[in-house]
Amino acid sequence: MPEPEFLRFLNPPQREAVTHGEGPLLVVAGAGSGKTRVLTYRIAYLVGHLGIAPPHILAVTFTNKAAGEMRERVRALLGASAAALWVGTFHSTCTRILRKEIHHLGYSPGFVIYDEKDQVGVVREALRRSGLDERVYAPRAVLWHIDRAKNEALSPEDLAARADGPQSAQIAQVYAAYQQLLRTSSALDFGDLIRLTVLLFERHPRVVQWYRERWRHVLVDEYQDTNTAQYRLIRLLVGGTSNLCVVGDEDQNVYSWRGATIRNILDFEKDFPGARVVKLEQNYRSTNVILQAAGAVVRRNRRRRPKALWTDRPGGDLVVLHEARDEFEEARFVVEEIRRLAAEGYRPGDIAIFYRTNAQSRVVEEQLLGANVAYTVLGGVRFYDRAEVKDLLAYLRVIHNPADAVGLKRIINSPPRGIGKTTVERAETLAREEGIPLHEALRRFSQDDSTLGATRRKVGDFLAMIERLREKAQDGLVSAIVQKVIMETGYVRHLVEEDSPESRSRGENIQELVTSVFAFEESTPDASLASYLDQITLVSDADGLAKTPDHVVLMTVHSAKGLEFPVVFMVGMEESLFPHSLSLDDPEAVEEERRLCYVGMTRAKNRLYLSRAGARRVYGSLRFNEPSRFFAEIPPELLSASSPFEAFAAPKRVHAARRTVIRKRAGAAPDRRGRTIDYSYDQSGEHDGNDGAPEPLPLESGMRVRHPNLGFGTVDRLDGEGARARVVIRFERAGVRTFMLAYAELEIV
DNA sequence: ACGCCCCCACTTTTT
DNA sequence: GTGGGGGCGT
Repeated sequence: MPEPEFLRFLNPPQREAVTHGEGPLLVVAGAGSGKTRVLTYRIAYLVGHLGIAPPHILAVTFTNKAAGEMRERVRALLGASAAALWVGTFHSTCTRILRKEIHHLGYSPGFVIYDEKDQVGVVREALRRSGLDERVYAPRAVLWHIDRAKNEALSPEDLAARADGPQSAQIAQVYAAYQQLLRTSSALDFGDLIRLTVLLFERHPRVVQWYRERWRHVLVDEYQDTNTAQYRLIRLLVGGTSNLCVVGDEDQNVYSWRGATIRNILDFEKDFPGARVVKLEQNYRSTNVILQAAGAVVRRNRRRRPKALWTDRPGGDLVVLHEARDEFEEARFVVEEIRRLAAEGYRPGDIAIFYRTNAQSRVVEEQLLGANVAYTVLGGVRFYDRAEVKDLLAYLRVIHNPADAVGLKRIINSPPRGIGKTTVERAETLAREEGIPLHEALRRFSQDDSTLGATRRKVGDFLAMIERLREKAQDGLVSAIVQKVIMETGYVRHLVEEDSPESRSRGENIQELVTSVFAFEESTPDASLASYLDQITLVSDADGLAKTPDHVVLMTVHSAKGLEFPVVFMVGMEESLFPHSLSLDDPEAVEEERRLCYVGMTRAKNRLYLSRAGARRVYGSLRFNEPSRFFAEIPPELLSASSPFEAFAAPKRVHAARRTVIRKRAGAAPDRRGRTIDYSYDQSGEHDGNDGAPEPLPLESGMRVRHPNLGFGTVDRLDGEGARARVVIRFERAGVRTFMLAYAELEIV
């Protein structure tokens, strides 16, 4: 067969990867080196040249966006036959497998998928059942341990066997109780989707055999982000043939907190003997300046293979460094630059603004709004996280799977129908004692004479309503079911009766949900309640973002991975923000921050701006962060400073600062959320509202103090005298100094 | 059972 | 600066 025409568009290493035949293949793909092109062309090559039928190919990605893009690009190469190809995320792929096979593990195929918030609720209940105090075992911390175990495909028993003390044994026990709860609820969490698929394949050789025969070639994108469970899954899937092609770049591993381990990519040749390794080092995206700057940063890391990324785009504009007084001026600078760029011919859609944490988007948004620049924010507060949306979705979940205890608890009294905490608690106790799902316990209440008449009736009515909806859902469209739910539950009626600005906005969100259901039905041929529920839990808001050429895009650096923009702004380049304060103590974590910085920088094609604010408000108190260490790692000749570097290195003057106590005061104006608070200054911390002059602050420079958020620090100086003095506190962590104005209550130690 | 209010923890990143 | 959970009073 003649070589396909499209190979002409590839450079030699790309071509080598694309035309590799059987056996393991690792493609080390530097940023912007055309890895998606290699993956898609390779699929086209397998199909068109090696005669592999599309159903025999599995391509796995991490995000739905990446999956969608790959499917699109393969379709462009192969046409209609591409439809038979299975391209999906790890989680969606496992969901589809489990929907078919999970009965082998004794679960119901109608399982629901719990998100992180649902998980916290389950951990709470598991703690209660284990007789542990939430205040000692923080639910989120326990969940972190459970998730970590799941990322390594460890069962509760495995974790118990590894326990090295009473506390870890307790956690293993909570994990067991947690798992029990999930099972009675017919629910799986994200970690289970992978872990149980691994378990299924390990325990049922005939099942895994079926999938091995089905998928004779497996391709994995972003291999550096795989965790141990995913690694084991891949091994099981490819079996002895090892027709496996993985693409990745250890410099872009930014998900180790989710269990991703660089080990998988670094040890690929050991894991899959005889593997061919191809390095893609030519970057087609960025100017040489940007590439050099980003490379200089990531080069500081120890755990990586040396790389020589190069581009034939010489020179380029210098990386712009901007030091602003505070976050407002920083945002204003960005907006002004965007305007200037417009004059140069850049469109808003060419421009992206990255930040480390979602909370940072707000200031930028305000400035963009003020300047009338259209923008889109990716991620952040998710639509599906809104209370009213979650309520309606919980109805759908319970209709689909009545055993779903988390969903049931959520909706049982929403809108209020007179079923209170006591009743739910009693039902939970009964459920635990009898080992039955919560809805079974409730059913007994509704039938049991020992239950109070009124409660019996209310619970009975509620269950009957769910049952009615369930019947209607059997053969209805999802949109019809949603509308039935809205009608039958009186959810919207309740909001209308409330008639507050808040309830109106909730009504709008519900309307939006209904609209999104219609959109889902239009775009999905086999739309069903189950597939809709899977979709919304497995798809993030960012995935659904339509391309909007006239909008500037705002997102975290994490969600920027895999994207590219002609112009990139990275804001908040400050110590303890980027690298983040939670990473400072751990050198490995700092290396991850550095990789994240590298990922952000290499998204830029033509222009890159890095900025920081000398002062910034964090949780309501003012902080002065030093410039990010990543600044200093960029060779100066690649930089153009748009403001004097020293100007804001340390606070010269600070504005207001006293010991602050927040108290409610009658008659104060309500805030946006309807709360009446009044900021009153009082150094005693006891009481305000008196008319006498406040006493002088009992502070001197050099004194050790404790701040509720930042921990121990030292009084750097006091500006001014008496109670009007401004107090600057210096905090130090892992060699990083943070200054802040003492706004919160300080304790002298 | 309900609603108001206080207090706390949260915010690093997401399938 | 914000959302949620728990406590308290009705």
